Amino acid sequence: MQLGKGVEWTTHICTVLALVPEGKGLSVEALADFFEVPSAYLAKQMQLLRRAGIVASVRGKGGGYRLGKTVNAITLLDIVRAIEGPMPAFRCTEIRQNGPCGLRPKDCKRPCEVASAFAKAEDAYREALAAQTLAGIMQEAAGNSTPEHLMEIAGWVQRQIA
Amino acid sequence: MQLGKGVEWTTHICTVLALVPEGKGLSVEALADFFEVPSAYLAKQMQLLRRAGIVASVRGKGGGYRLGKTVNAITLLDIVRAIEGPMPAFRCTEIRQNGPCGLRPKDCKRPCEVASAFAKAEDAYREALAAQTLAGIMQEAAGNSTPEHLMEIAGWVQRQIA
DNA sequence: TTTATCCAGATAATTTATATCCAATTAAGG
DNA sequence: CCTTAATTGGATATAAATTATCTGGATAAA
Repeated sequence: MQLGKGVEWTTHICTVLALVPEGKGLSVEALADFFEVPSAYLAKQMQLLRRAGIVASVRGKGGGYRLGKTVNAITLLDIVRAIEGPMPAFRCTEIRQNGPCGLRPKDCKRPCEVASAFAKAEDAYREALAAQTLAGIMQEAAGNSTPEHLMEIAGWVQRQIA
Repeated sequence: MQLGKGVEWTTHICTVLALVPEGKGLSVEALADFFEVPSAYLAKQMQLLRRAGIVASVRGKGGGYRLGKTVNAITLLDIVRAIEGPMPAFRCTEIRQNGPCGLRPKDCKRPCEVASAFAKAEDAYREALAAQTLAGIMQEAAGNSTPEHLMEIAGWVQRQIA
């Protein structure tokens, strides 16, 4: 049970895109360089973010990616769902209907109790993900960082969009 | 991000093993038949449960599996950890240390804020899993079932251990 | 010694990760 | 106005890792 690398990458990348001024964008190539990740795979993840509306893109020369919503409106749940899809982690195959003592479909109106129990836990997970915004994470990170480092990043962004 | 089939299978199987009387056991073959799942793969999952102490095994003719703890002492977290391993779903590769603005290791004493945020959500997930015992799930299931079906299962178990 | 069982390692299928290629789009320069 | 360069968009191929399945050996009772 693992989340793909894209979840880590794109979360960090959103914190950088948050620094991009209105009307500008950062290319996949630049973002891949910033974190030293393979640009081809990152490009695919960025498209997933775009389809979810988390980022917006501009094609052609001078184009690139920027955030599609405010940092307050982007949660970790948004990112995970965009990258990993909406599918729940626990897959119920209704094995209660199998075998010599299997239930008949008509007796299975209520959801399987095992599946329900796992669904409850996943609800708690999703709720905890939804409670954390990009804004909150960035604030936390800024508090633990030095002014020099923050300036360093801001400077890099400025150079990219020049 | 998915849980393996073994999680579903073994959770259901634990609810059956709970009906096995002291000193007796059910074979992997019997359990595989009961739920119509491949016995070879189930055998591997059962070994993971055994290593975690959730079930106990007896080898040789007449052997088999029984629960290794009481139904109150077995939680969904125990099962998930036994089958899926203790590894967290989010994998932090410390990409904050990469690239032109990467932090130096000495400036990374505090955990990465992105990783911490995901860890918080996973804590909520684990907590929710730990809150659900096999006893609770079985009680719920029994309440939604018919006396006939419960007797049917009890009868099947009796025949297997005879 | 035979039979039923668990156990451990090899194999196959699926998913995830990565790379490659080309079309569509936009900006800038001649 | 046309060409060129830089970019996203999308499909497809390849490699690595994970999950699922099988085969054969170890163990213990009858």
